[in-house]
Amino acid sequence: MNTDTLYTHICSYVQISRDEFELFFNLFKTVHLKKGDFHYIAGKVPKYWSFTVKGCLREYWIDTEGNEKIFQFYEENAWVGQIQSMVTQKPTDMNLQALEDCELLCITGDDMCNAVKTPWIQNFTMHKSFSDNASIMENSNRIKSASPEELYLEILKERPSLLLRVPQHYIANFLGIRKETLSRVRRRVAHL
Amino acid sequence: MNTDTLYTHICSYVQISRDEFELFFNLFKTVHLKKGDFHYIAGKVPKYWSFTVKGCLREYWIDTEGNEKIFQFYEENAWVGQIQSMVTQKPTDMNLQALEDCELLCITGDDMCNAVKTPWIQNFTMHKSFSDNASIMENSNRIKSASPEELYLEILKERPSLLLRVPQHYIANFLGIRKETLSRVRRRVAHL
DNA sequence: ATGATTTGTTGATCCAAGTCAACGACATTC
DNA sequence: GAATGTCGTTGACTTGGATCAACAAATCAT
Repeated sequence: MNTDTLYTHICSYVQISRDEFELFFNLFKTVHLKKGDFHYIAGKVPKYWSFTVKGCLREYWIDTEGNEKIFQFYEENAWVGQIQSMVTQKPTDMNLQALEDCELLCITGDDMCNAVKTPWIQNFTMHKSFSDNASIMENSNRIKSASPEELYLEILKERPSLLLRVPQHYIANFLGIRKETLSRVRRRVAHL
Repeated sequence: MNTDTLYTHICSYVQISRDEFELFFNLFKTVHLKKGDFHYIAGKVPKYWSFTVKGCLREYWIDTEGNEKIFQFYEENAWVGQIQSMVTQKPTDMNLQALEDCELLCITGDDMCNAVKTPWIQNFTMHKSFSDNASIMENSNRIKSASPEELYLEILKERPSLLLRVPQHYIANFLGIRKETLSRVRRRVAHL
């Protein structure tokens, strides 16, 4: 596995030397998931905080009526994990499932809790958390205000790769619309 | 102003002594807002990160069609501010407006950036950011899945005080429904 | 290959919420 | 206290997306 990707990724948040990075990197282990496997499930505290090296995953929860609701998709170079749950030791209500065979770099909750004592790691974590925050907010806003067609055009523009690798009914679920509706929206959009 | 509230609030995230707190507290200044005043507006970088001592505020953005969309209400003991915007110096797209006369404790972006060099403050900020994250996620999930009636019952249960101090059409806006719909939902719920 | 399962499309119908409009109850201002 | 503005309610009508159902196409398992 090429460590450059993760190093570059972290450097986009904080300036660190290769040596500092290596110390942190040594805490990670590689985990392989088969398509359909779960990395964590609702009702438990996730073991790891993980960086997606290869593959695609969906994170979803089950609503009060028992329906799956997809919260997010993750592709290469995305971090996955329920930090809040790991820190507080309260079970998460999210499930993370591989949509393809995946390769993840994983660090345990305990190791991470120790690692954040290192100033640059705490700094990285904090800044990453700020930016996650901002993007969840944006996403939440978008979904609140947009029509199905706007949502589809948005995802088509922002995350075109998703549409190529994720089954359409999952996309529809993520956008909060029915698969039939997405199908019709796609037809309409294609005819423009 | 009684400093106990803020001290207690911070202690719910990190254990610190009164003296450590006082050092941090000295960086804050009190700001009074009149009903209708803006604390920050879209297109600029907010000056402050602020703790609500007294009053109620709404945070909203303007969507592509020019409609106000309320993202959140803040009451006593809530933190308000666009940290990500202050850290990156990119303008926010949120507006924060006082719905009543308000009293806020404010710290400037610069002072905050310095303050996070203090370990406990960085730690506090990080943990707070984690928990914000979790609650934004939860809120986003709820709105994505619930019917108007469920949304209303939820807010009635979780934040009853809001319904007493915030005009109903703002509540409707926040829930992503029309004021007429909220009015009908309320009547229906009341008749049960 | 063959049958089973998953995935995506299309049509018909229904309904919850949006839209438009009118009105009454208050508050605020001059 | 008349005038103006804000706020909430109600009614009539419209509509976008959900729902139900059938089917076609692609994928998977054995």
